[in-house]
Amino acid sequence: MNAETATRKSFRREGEDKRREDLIAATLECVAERGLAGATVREIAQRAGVTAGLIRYYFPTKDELIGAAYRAVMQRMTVQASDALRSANDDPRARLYAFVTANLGQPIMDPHNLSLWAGFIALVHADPAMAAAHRDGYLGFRDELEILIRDALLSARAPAESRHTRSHAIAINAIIDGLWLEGCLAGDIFSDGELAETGISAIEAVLGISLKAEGGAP
Amino acid sequence: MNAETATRKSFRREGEDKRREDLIAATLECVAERGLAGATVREIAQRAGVTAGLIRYYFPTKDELIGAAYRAVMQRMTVQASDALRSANDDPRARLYAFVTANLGQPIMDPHNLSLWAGFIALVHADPAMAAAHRDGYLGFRDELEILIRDALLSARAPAESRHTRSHAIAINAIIDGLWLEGCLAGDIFSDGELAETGISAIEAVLGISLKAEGGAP
DNA sequence: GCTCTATTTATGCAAGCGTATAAATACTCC
DNA sequence: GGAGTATTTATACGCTTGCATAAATAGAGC
Repeated sequence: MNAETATRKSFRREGEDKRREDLIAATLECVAERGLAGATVREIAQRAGVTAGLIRYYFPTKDELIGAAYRAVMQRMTVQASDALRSANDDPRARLYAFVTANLGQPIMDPHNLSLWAGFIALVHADPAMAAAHRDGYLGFRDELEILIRDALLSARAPAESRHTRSHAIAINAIIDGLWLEGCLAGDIFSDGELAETGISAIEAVLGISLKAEGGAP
Repeated sequence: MNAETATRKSFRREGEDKRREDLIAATLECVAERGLAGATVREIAQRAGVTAGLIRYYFPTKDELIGAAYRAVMQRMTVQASDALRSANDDPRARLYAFVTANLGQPIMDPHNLSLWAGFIALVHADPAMAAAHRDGYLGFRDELEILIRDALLSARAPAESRHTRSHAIAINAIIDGLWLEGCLAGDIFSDGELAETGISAIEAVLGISLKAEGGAP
């Protein structure tokens, strides 16, 4: 009952990891909702339930927070795709099939993910650190894909020398990226699963093998 | 030699079209160089050689200028691709070939274009007008592609019903977009023309026809 | 329970933003 | 060549931004 009712906000001290995660999550929410421009330190802080000053305690500068958020997005998508692999780990062709359909369906193919990704990509050209982060993610993805492709080809008794698998990986990576883009941007003009089907068919054509049955090429 | 040396900047009155083009060009320079955040009205005006206030005379709000700039980028890329078509307008398969290689080479496959495109795409999700602008551009591109595909298939005496050409257009559009992306982001890790070649091969596989010679499928 | 420190709040600042508006001026038309 | 107008400059306002800093406090360790 003091005359000075200027009560300070009560708070809890959280572990460092937890706070960083919360701040990154809040950042992603902001970017997804109103674009990179909407991700101000004040907005992020409010969404994370803390005051703005705290951000600087965990991230020396806002750009570092943004960069951390970008890495988190990429990692999240990568993990989700790998999860799909772990669910169907028997036949190599089925594994490639699962990998592709996972990347072309929920929750990876989502407008929010695209907004985040595009916002960051726009910075890649200006920020070398961001560019390096991107390249690592891209090459990692392609390497994983190339292994899946090689195993699928071998399983179908098709030639799988590295000079073939490399260009196949480039092409199939493009198919996945391109369809992912189309789906994120205008998912409503495609029927359910249409893009995943289209992708599988195109990839089967490129590789010259079937991914659905064990029969291999007819 | 007046004591009041506060001389006003001298200026020329330009035609409305010229000014709008200049302002859009200046905007694109800013976005390409330092991202959307670097495209401030003051910076844009300076680069266009005018004062900031003038922007508002031609564009009621900054967002409208940004939107106009986005449409200009898309149109520029579309026109460049169409130019390639006009240079090789004999055989339908050669036309498709030319269209693909044009989109996967200079000047379309360029990091600047990607920065511009990505910066704008990040806004699509938040801004309905931008979303409409994008959808129009995308569907226009895909329609043009679908016609090229149909003609190429017919020329090779392959089935070309619309339900086939539609899904082919989706897949091939994805291949082009995906490879364009890869090239823009990391062009230096690919040899010259590698991506265009990869794209052509993948597209030939999807369509089941050859695009290089007149011989059709073997 | 007291102390000490890492964590958090609160406040302020300087810079830059988009926009508004009035004054100046280059060009057009008679 | 003089009047009128469309175009352009110049200036200022109100906001928001990222960042800095000092004061407060929650929770751990003795």
